[in-house]
Amino acid sequence: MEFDPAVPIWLQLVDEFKRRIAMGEWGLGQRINGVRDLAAEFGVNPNTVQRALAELDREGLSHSERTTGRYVTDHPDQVAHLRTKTATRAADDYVARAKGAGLRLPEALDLAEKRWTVHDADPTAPDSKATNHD
Amino acid sequence: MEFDPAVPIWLQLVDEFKRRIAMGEWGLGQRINGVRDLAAEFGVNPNTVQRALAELDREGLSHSERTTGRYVTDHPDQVAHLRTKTATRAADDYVARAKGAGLRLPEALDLAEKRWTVHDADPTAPDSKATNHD
Amino acid sequence: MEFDPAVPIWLQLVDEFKRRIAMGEWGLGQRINGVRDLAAEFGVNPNTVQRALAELDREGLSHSERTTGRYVTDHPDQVAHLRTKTATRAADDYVARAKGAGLRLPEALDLAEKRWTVHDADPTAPDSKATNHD
Amino acid sequence: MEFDPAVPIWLQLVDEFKRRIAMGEWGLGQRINGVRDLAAEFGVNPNTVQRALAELDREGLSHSERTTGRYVTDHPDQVAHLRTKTATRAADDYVARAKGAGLRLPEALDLAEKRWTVHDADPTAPDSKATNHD
DNA sequence: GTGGTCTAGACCACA
DNA sequence: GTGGTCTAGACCACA
Repeated sequence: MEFDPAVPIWLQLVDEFKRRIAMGEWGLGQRINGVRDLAAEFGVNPNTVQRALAELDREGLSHSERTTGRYVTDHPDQVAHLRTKTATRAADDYVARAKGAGLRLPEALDLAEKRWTVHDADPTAPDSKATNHD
Repeated sequence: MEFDPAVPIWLQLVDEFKRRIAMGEWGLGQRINGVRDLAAEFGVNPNTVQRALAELDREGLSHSERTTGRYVTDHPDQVAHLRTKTATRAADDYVARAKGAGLRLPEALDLAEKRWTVHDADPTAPDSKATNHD
Repeated sequence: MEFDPAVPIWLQLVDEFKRRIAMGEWGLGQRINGVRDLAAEFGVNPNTVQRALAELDREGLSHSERTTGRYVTDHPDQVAHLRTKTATRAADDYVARAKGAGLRLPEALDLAEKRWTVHDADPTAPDSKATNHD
Repeated sequence: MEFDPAVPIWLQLVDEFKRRIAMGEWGLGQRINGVRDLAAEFGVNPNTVQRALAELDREGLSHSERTTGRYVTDHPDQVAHLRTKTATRAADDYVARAKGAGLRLPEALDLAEKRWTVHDADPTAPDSKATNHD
């Protein structure tokens, strides 16, 4: 995974971890790899991972059993809530930015559909967060 | 205008200025208010405005005439390009995040439409950048 | 019994055992259930129970007879002392925190009385250790 | 200020900062000393102070203006809420512990009153957090 | 100057 | 082994 140098790594980790939970890659109640393992996986300092996981805990998406490890929440509602919240925020951002670019609703929906298929074809390319100018 | 404390102010100004150009609030070839005026309008340091305007210049959306002031570009293509670029990026972001939340295309389009009408009703509320937690 | 994940379990067990002795649930000279039984009752590791009981021994509130088991002290003074010490400490903590919140004595007493009746009605709810944020 | 080795320093800092806000030592809207200054004052690492202040921010009791410094909230309601919350929690803790020691309401109130005056005479002595045993 | 991030590394209690 | 804390110190953008 590549990090956007303009955004704190721990925040990007939070997003990535949430994505994994939302997608079920980290299942309900499942054990999360140790801080040191995750740090190795992402090539960052364990402290940075720790900070991201603390945020997950704080939002109720995980909890740590001090000696056995950390676990994804086993409340399906929490995960459902995460999905809705994430999607709604993304939609709100899109709406605001599309309107700011002068789009009307039909145009905005057409564009989203078009980019969806582009993303299907090549999911890696267009992560606009990384390139801020041009 | 409210600024998100987590994002550099000058960047938020760039976005706002681009929005004004895209929306035609700042028309083609029109003179842009002086740095001090804009600084007063936004309640920020003139240096910060200066930096944002320099970025605008750099992207060819404005140019500064040393004696008479700074003007919006008079090339309609520039503005058209700005709109497309902005909208496409917004759409790409939305697609990535919606997929990350487990949405399928029809759900993503439905949600965008729903939030569009919500935003029509109350354009101030849901700027997701501002409220980072919960 | 619920454990506060932020506090070592053995310490919470010590508090619980002391409470039982202070309340007379574990009577003077009475035999205490074996480590394995208690571990099962609380759903924790026997080592953890062992550590808590050792602390009880150390404070003279219990003593272990190698062959027959562990017994609550049969000195009424020990238990009386435990009660006083516990209550005084609790009061001192309350005083310090109430003053830190800007309360005066009458307000502090009123509040304690009010919360006492609330706790009478629902003894489970407000264990402030458990809910650390907000 | 002395730190209890059994409790994370950053948490004790949070409590101390909240106390200062609740007592008005740090007034509404007032600037808070820089992270480095506070670190020197408490003899801890700036990172530790930073962590405590981030928690204050998160609870809406302060906010940081990235370049000019950090300020106490200027909403009196926030501070009032802090006071109530702190006091109620303290009372709930006291009630639970007093009951656990076998006290009845009148005894609990008498004791609190007695310790209040003791604390008035010597506010430094009886911080029970520091001495966990005996 | 300010707040904020990140790392390397030591250290701790707990189980 | 686990999560968690703390430090020293470097570094960054912003204003």
